[in-house]
Parts: sequence; C-alpha cells; structure tokens
Amino acid sequence: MHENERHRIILSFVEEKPVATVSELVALTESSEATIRRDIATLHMQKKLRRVRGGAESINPPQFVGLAGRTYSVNEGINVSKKRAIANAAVQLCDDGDAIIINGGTTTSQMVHPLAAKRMQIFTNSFPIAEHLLNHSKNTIMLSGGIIYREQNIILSPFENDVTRNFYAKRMFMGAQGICAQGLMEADPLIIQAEEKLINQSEELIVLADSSKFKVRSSLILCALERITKIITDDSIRDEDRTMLEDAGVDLIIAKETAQMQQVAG
Amino acid sequence: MHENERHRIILSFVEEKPVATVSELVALTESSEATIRRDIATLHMQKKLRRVRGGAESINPPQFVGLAGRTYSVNEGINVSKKRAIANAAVQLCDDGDAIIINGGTTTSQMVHPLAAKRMQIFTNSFPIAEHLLNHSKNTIMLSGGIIYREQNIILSPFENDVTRNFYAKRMFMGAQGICAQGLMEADPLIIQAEEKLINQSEELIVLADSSKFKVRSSLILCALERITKIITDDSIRDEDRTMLEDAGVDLIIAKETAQMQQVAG
DNA sequence: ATTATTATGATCATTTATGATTGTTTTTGA
DNA sequence: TCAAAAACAATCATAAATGATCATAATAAT
Repeated sequence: MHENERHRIILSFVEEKPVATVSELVALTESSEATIRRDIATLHMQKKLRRVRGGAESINPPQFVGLAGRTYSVNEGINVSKKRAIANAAVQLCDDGDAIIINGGTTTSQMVHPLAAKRMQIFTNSFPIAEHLLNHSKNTIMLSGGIIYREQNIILSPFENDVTRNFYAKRMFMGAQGICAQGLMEADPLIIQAEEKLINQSEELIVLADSSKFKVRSSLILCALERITKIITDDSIRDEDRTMLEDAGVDLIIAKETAQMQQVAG
Repeated sequence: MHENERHRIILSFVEEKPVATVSELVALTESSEATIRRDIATLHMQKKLRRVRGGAESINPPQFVGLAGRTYSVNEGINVSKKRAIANAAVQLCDDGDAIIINGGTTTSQMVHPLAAKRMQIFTNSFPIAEHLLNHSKNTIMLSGGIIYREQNIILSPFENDVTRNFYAKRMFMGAQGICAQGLMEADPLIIQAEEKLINQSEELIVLADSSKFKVRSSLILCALERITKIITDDSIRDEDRTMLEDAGVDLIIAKETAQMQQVAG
C-alpha cells in the first residue's frame, strides 16, 4: 500500500473517533506499528492531525464555546460597540408579545442582551442565541431543527421537512457580510442556505450591518436590496451608500452609540 | 481508555456538579483513584478545572443551569448512581460512528458523560443534552425543531413538518415514567407527544429504567412492551417483572453499579 | 542489470501511563 | 481534644508505547 493511500485511510479514520489507536490503524492498513508511527508523525507535522500517546486524534472541529466563542472571535472584536448600538436599535423596533425571527450572526447575537428584558416569541436558527435567551430571559424560544454546525454556529437542515416553514413573523432580523448594489452578500454557502430558508418567512426583512459592511463584496448573493425593508447601521455610512439604499427603497436607520437613534426617510 | 477520553468525561461531569468527587469519577471512567488524581492535577495545570480536596470543581461561574438545572432537580436526586450505571451500560452498546437517537429525560441525560468520549451522530429532542454534548464532546449533534418547553426540557413541534421524519437510527434510547404489562407509561401529554414523534425512527428501541419504574403506573400509555427491544435496569428488579419482560420478548440488561457508585449512593 | 534511494519491518532499549501499596495529612464527629 | 475515616502524596512494579537502530524490500535512476 502506498504512503498516500495510508495517509488518507488514517485521516478518514481519525475523524470518526475521539482517538484512533496505533493498533487500530495497523489492523486497518495491514502495515507495521513503525510505519503507522512514522505516518502519524508526518501528518502531525503537516498539522493534518494531532499526535497523542497511543495514537492520533482529529485536529478539528473547534470546540463550540457559545456566543463569545473562539470561532466567532475573529469577527467579534470588530466594531463591537457599533454592533451593540445597532442591535439595541433593532430590539427597540420590537414590542412584548411580538413574534420575530433572528438569523444567527455576530451582529444579531448582540440582540440577546436587550432581549433579556422582553417577553416575546423568538424563532432562531442559532444555537447560542437560543441557549442564551433560554437561560437569561423569559421569552418563548422556537428553534429550527437539523444539524448543528459548530463553525457557523447555526442549525441547518438539508431536508425540506423543516418547522421553519411553519413559522411566520412580522419581522426578521439578519446580518450580512456585505451590502452593495447587487444586494446582500455572504461568503459561506452554509450560511446562505440557512438564510434562504428563513428569508420568506417574514413580512419585514430588517438587516443589521455596521457601516464597514458596505465596503465588502463576497462571492454569493443572498437577495436583492429591494427585498429589504430596513437596514440598521451606524453614522459612518457614506453618502453614496445612503443614496444606493434610497434608490432601492430601503428604510435606513442610523443607530447612535449614545443610545439615541435617528431615522432617515428612504 | 485513553487519557484524552477520560479528560473529556471528567470535564463533562465537572460542569454539572458543585464538586465532582474522585470516587464518582473513578466509577464513571472505570480507572483507579491514582489515575483520576493525576488527571485532575493535569487539568488543573491546564486551568480546565479547579482542583479541590475530594475532587474537582468547574472553573466557570458556579451558577450553572444545565442538565442538573432547576426543573430537573426534583427527580435528579433519586437513584442517581443507578441511573448513572444504567446510562453507562447504554453507552456501552454504542460504537464510534454509530447514529443514535436520544429522547430527553433524567435517566437518558446521564448518558452525556460517557458520550463525551465518543464520536457519534446523535439526534435528540432535548435542548440540555444537545447543549452539553455540543460543549463537551466532538459528537455530531442533530436537533429536532420546534418550541422549547422549559419545564420538560424538550423541543417539540406541533407541526407535521419536522426533520425528525428525516432521521433514522439503529438505536433509540428513551426513559419512561412507568413500565407494566400494558406497556410504557408517561404522565405528561407533552412528553408522550415528543416520544411518539421519535418512536418509529429507529430499528431498536432501548428503554432505560431503574427498577423503581416497574412499580409506577401513569395515565398515558406510550407503547406496548412488544415494541421494546431492550430494557436496561438495575439488579433490584423483581422476578415477576423479569418474567413479564421475558413473556413480551424484551431483552433485559442488568447494569451493575461499581463499588464506588454504591458508595456515592449512600 | 546495477546502484542509489527510499520505504518498510523487526528488534531492543528507553520512556511513559497506570494501578497497587504504604505512610502521611486533613477532615469529621464524638 | 482526640480518634477514626477519608483524602492524599510518594513510591514502586508492570505493562504499554515509543524511539533508535539496523536489516530488508521496494522503487527509481543510470
């Protein structure tokens, strides 16, 4: 058996177990312990797996660590105070008794804190949002079903059978990776899929996006600007972007970090 | 058992309790006290937990509302060591790579600790089970969608659209409030509803029930004894109940408590 | 075909993980 | 306060895992 062939077998096996032992891999590849150890050492150097005494373990997936988790940490730090102001403005659009949909994301996650004081019906596909609201609020929580993707922190079903179809709310809140004339943009196909499942389940589509998002373009278009009811952003938005939104008929809400907010007609 | 697996089990268990004792962890991992103390020392160095006399405690804020949370506290104290032994026996029926279904309940919840060392596909309708496994294991977690009922700690959809229909596993594990000749019994209609949704989604139906359950009768029949593949219980089961199960063609597994577990029970 | 190079397997000394034993320290409760 | 029990640390023996070395087999280059 060729080295590469063994490596592939080893890597696929390692994914299936908490820790794959040397003897298991010996049996699987019908080679000697020495060979397996050399393979493991090589793959360890290549960071394809982690060598541990007794065998090897998978290097991924990263542990899921909730709202302030590591997988989000890259984005978490950016513009937190602006995101918080935007999230606050979003929650101010809601009243007790309302039913809303919240799509998972770093900006929408900030909504959980002001939502803790509310008494609403909240449907979400974000496990950490549900977790937080369940433990820290009295809201009624409804969750989409499916596989929990740890990286993206969303619950997504590959099937058509999905309670998502049974929920309809006046307002849906979502984030975005980028906004331009083409529409809302995302980079991760999984997130696109999750958002597409939800996007027609509400009357108003409210997008939470700090002003930096207007510079970002990604590879995947989620929906046209015209579909959006409101965009909540911060006061650093450029005039040209403001005009772009006006042309598309999108309401623009500027969230002030001073907790005051100002509405501009669109 | 590998060091890493023990560490996961230990960390998983420590989160649930004010203080996890050495003997509890010995029982849970089936290793010696010396090993557990070394593990605790290691994890203490890594700041994954805090070492205290008698065992270890979580490093996180002490106020935790997870599996041992408020709504469970009534039942939690009853027969914990037996439930733990039964849950252990249940997990021993599983191999890495398997897909299983776990129905929420106090007994099935005990499965999370041994499951922390596995690598499986786990479908559940219990939010706390999903929460715990997501945070403390590398298993793939799949969740049913719907409304989260805080009292019963289950996710339940009143609709037919439900990803539950898309999942099928070799084994499903569930608890019960009572077992008698009429079949499995429950008292709460919501729980009946949740269990009925799942009951046909697996080949084998494995019931976890400590021996006290054979004395309980409730108002609602969930399913006939004949539908059950195996029942895991403890050695206090009466002969007449044993015969009843034999007549219905149900396999009986007696989960033995280890010496340490019995100590804990006292 | 021959040689050089590399991959593999076997052997053995070394290191590491584990469990049992023993003696010491700390806690508990009378 | 003191005695018993529990928890702990230290040590050692054993078994497993590993690393180093060398011999052999496979492969490539000339």
